[in-house]
Amino acid sequence: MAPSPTGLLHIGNVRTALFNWLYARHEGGEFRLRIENTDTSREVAEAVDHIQESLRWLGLDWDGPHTFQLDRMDDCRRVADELVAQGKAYQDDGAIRFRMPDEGVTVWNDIVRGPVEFRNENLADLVLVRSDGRPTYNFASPMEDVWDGITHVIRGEDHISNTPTQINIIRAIGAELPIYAHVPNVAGADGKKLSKRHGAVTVAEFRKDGYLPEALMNFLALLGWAPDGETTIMNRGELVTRFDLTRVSASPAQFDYAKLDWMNGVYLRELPGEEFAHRLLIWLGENGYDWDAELVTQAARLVQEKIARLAEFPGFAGFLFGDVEPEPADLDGGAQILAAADEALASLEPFEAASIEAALRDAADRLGLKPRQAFQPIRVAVTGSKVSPGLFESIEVLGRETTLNRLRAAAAVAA
RNA sequence: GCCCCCAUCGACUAGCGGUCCAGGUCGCGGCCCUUUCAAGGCCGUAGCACGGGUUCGAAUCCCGUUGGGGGCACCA
Repeated sequence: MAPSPTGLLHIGNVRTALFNWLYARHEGGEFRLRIENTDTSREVAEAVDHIQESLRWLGLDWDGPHTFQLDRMDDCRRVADELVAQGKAYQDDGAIRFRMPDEGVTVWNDIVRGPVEFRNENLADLVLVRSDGRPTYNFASPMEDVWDGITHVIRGEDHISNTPTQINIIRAIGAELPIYAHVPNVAGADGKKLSKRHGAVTVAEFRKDGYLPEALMNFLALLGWAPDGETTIMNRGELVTRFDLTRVSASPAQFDYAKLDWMNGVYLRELPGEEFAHRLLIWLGENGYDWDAELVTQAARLVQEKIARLAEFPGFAGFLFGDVEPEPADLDGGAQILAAADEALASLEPFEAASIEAALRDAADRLGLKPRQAFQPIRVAVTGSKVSPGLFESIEVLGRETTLNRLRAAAAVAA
């Protein structure tokens, strides 16, 4: 993986990185991280740390230390000088340009696209070294591939037109060519390049939105690849064992946020209860919520089946952690049932979901109310919302005192 | 403008010449379940871009058209 340190890690780059990682892990090879920082003017100070932090969170571990392209500046210059000496490159306004062949074709057998061919007459003489002495990306990149013994270059299709140029450089220095695989781009719902206006695009944003890295990996793996026509849910291990680069599609895929949400929900629900609570705690901590861990753990089990992203937790369970302000209109004139509920729960023992349910159903019966009519005002009174986790479990966790207070406060407004 | 790539339901895809009047998943619609919302179960909706070939036979192979995307920097 060879990101340039210009900002946060983009999800499209993550998809390409994932294919590299899956291929390397499947084949027992190495996955390398190279920071392509030859354009110092665009470099952002924090970017390298952000990129590594994001990769770690995603579980995309790389082999060996990460390298910086700029560290090979001197080596690149030396090669450029040799090429000039050999007549394969020439001085031009203080820069050094590579002399591309102007007849014939440059062809390579791309793993995902098959043979790709460019006429050499269409290849421009590439600037190898800028007039300020820094090598350019299209020179440094193939050189590093050679020096690092890169066997497979798996990158986005936006690099297709760079490939013939890079191949000619590698040939000129007499080194062996790597195998190339150009994977399709990831687009937004409009078919255009995935960007901010489509939704979350950086790893940091997906993390903040409460997606699980394993769900994100599963979803991304399916953008341009499928093991068969049936399987959609695959954990990391399954992805590694089943991944096959030759099955990667050549056509671009659109990023479907709705499907990601569904898949994240699947992963959330599959988590063991304690693990789900643990993930919630971590997410809450990362996002500035200082909520009681014990209460979060109790609340977790009430919402696990109901949310698709961790970020939905505060909206669903917030009533357990702070005061509520029910809309009087939502109480739906339920003064009677609220009073009845108050009475039914005031000295109920034990104060548990099952007994609470029995008591409230009994109260509803006596008022001749259908469950739906009776429980909705109580729900609004107690949780402050028309949508909530299971009412009886919620009341149990909330506790008698708070429940009764909210019931009374609401009864006063409803009347 | 030039170069390159791509083309199956709205989306992600399976399909690699007959087993496809095209299968799975998301979404969407309906029904069931139900204390709300979800989840779950069942049913349904919807597609091989178009035109020529090749072949006994094409979603699958070839050519063209159209459409979409990417690239044309002393950016990466």
